[in-house]
Amino acid sequence: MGRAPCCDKTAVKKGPWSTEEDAVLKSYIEKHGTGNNWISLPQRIGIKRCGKSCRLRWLNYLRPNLKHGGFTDEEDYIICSLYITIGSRWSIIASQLPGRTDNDIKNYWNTRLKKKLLSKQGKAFHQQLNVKFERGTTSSSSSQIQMFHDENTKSNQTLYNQVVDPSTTSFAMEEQSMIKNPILEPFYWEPNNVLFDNDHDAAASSYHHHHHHSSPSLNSMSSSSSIGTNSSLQMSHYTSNHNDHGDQQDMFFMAGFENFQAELFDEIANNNTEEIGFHGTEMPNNNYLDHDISSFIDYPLYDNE
DNA sequence: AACCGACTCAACCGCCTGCCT
DNA sequence: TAGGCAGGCGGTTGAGTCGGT
Repeated sequence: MGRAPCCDKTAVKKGPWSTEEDAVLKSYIEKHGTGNNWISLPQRIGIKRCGKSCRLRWLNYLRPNLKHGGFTDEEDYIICSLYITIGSRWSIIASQLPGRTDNDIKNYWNTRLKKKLLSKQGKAFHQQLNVKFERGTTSSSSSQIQMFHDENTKSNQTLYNQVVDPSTTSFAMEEQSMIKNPILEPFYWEPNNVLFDNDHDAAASSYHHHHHHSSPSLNSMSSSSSIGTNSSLQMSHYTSNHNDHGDQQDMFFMAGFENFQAELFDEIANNNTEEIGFHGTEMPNNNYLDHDISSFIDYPLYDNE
């Protein structure tokens, strides 16, 4: 049983690419293209690599106009906004960031940006809420977080405004619209078909039928434990009474944002804070929920230091 | 200088989907 | 219509690097 491998794994080289291999692959593709067949490409150019490996090397490293590292605040902003909205669909997010690869963005999110957000949210959570919690079991933490959530809608709105309101950032209007249009439109223009059903499988299935050129993996998304991966599915709770596209867009984003934020808090409440960047902060490891905390107010997404 | 843990990121793995026959 | 194949994708891994002790 099991799936047949795409190539003879014993006959191909694995691991880091040499400069010679890079040169051969790059030069061939620049002259001849991929020939629409990655699997046979290694044979054609005489390197002992899996076709998929060639494809990845080209897409993530060799192709022209790629940027590596040094993500700007604007790029952070786009990544966060889209992640909140559509979850870990890295290829779609990458398509909004010229020169960036899905792999780069995924790595950046997992290693830095998520921690950055968690850290900020955690600090704000600690400093600015006035709901006094007794630290309970792990299972009760979520309901405590939910309590906090229910009582702080206004505060959520403040944070939401920071994310979606261009006037609060240096982000240009046209770039804002770049975020909103291509990705979100399907959800607005087909409201009767997409994500209006609380049955998540049906919603996901509907998404597949109508948007198969986007990411194919909403089903796997919904079973993932990653932060925010169910965000899009939350739309069903918010859009039913909104016919105006702008309202739907905002409510959709808001729903995703709230879900994202809830999961951030959940991580903060349940995880070892050492893991998420609270080193040296004022947050105690074991009893931080016992502190007086005021309402969750304005808190910048970025360090501009 | 040596050790060690944390971090980064290139690369791999395996699943899903669409296309072709 | 079913099955096989290749492309595309997201999750994960592990070697290399960095920074602290």
